[in-house]
Amino acid sequence: MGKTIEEIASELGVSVTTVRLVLLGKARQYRISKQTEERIKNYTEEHGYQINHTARSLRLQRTDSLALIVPRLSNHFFAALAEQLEIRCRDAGLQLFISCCYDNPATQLQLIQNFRQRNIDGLFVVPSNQSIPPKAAQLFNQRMVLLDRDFGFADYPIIITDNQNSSQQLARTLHSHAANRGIDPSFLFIAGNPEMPSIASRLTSFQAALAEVKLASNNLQIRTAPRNGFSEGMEAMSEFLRTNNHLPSALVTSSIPLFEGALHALREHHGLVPKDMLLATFDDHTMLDFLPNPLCSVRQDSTYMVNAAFAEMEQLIAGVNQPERHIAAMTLISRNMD
Amino acid sequence: MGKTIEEIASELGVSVTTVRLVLLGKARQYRISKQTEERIKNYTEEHGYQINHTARSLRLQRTDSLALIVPRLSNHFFAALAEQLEIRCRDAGLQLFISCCYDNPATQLQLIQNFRQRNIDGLFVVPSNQSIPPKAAQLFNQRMVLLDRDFGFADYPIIITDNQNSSQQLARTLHSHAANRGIDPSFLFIAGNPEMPSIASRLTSFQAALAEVKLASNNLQIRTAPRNGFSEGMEAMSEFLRTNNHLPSALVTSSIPLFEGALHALREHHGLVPKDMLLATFDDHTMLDFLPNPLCSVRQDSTYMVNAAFAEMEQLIAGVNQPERHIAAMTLISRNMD
DNA sequence: ATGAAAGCGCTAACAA
DNA sequence: TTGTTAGCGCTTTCAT
Repeated sequence: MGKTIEEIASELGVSVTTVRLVLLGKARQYRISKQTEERIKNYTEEHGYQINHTARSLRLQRTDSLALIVPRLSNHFFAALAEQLEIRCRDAGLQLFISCCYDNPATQLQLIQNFRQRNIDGLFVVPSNQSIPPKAAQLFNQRMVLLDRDFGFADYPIIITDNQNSSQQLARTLHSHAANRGIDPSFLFIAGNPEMPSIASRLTSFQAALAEVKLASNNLQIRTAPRNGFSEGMEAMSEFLRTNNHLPSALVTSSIPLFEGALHALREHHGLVPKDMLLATFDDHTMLDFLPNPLCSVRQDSTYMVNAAFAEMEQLIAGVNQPERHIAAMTLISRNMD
Repeated sequence: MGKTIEEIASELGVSVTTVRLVLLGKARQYRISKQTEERIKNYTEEHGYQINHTARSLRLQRTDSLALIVPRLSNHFFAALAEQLEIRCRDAGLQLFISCCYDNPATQLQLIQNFRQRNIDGLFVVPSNQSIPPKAAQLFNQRMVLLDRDFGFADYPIIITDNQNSSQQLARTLHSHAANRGIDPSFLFIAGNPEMPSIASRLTSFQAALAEVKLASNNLQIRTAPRNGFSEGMEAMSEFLRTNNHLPSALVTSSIPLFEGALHALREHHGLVPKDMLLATFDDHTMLDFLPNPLCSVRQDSTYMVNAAFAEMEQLIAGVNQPERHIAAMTLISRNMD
């Protein structure tokens, strides 16, 4: 297809160095004669030249590309994160490769090996369990940045969100909303996979905050699920409705897909979502606007995460190895709350 | 980092061919002695071996990787498409590289050149204008499959959705819903960038279907926007509210982000979304469940698209060049319609 | 049953 | 001011 430097050189009867120098715009610097420069420029303008990045990579032992592994792109938060990180990388002249592992550790490990074999310079990863980070770090010679889930490694750079604080704030907000209306509050908290540190943190902090305001513990019911998906939300809510006579005054979910599923089940079994039922979920989405209910959501700061993650990666690539831990603040968003 | 075949060979005092044969599991076939086979296997089990894909690619003139360029990943339809296509590629042993171009032709062209330089084997692309396909096809030696937008090229394989049919169906459904209730229907259609063939097709087919049922043309108001985004939806709706005294009985948008924006503006300027206002949008999303209104959405069949696109790519890679045009059916989804 | 060597296209060090 | 060459790690052909 495209001509190689060698081909151009031989066709013009000059050396590869000369062609290279012109192509790199260093003709002046190395005092290539105006005439040869012109000839080469004319040639490439006519025939085009596309550098062969594969050959370059092999020679330089560097591919100028990074990879990101997220659970799913159909989760809006991760899609937004991926989109922003890709832009950040592109602006720095790096290619970002994006892949989904569906929170399957085997798939994730396979992806990591694959990226390693393709000589990716560095890896951003949302680990699907605690065995992943050390393996990935070794394969990538420490050029790895962890995202979103803190399995307790201090040796690797990591960017997480402040689930603890925001969850406590959320609990207090919901509790006082009920109190202000003279309602005896009862909560249903549906949590996705509690083995994920982010989910566990959301759940335990929520419990702790309610304990602080002396909520009777039987006024908080908890359902956990193996995943943060739509069907798990449906299932959890259906189970609750089967085994309880009264609806909770407030519903809280640890992710949007769970929230969607829970409301879907509620509507199916119960005809509708009661207008005054207090709703809350982690993560935010424009479409939450569609609900008439009082509603609290917690927005993650993906921009902060992307910037911090990329900065850490730059450090690692530059050879600096001082892993830092970044905690992104979260924002409580209220809708129809008074 | 990882050992090379050469290193392994020299450390064990055998030739690269021998090592390779064992690594490829062809030891038997080429009658490598059990003993050498064992030694090599032991060695690689202990030290690990990761093939250098860059070197392999350079030698084979093939990277076993494909690329997909979509407008945005934060658009759920494209995120789902990307996710599914990635799985399809992975299952076939290919790596899929996913990138967003924000419907900016310059960005898209840059991405295409970048992928070309990285020797990607083939390209899936949602073209952002009519100048892209021929350029991309040339750079990728015809190994290109177009998605979602039909700019009228017959020479390239393309997978689109049946906007025409579904839009007509949608128009008839909305019209008869109003008729059944004895309402004199008035429509507001907000269309994103009508230079995109998919959008244009949705709009013109909708108009045509209403003309067929003899709707007075002043009962259909049309607003077009430069993009399919949230803010464009807001802007279009705000403008409508400023210049009209009455709300339309039905609102139709050509994409979900427009829909979100339009409802947001409606709520801001008008306090709420009237309960009986008939809503409709192209593309579907679980969260549309949240709305109490009668609502029609049109779901695209991303699975069909992915399968057709991948099959076409396989053909191209196999050297067959018989570009086909695939049209995916769409499904009308009704909520609260009676 | 195993080895040697060329070459993919590029970069960088050295030569002239 | 320009040219020559080694080598990145792999695959493949041809020799033993």
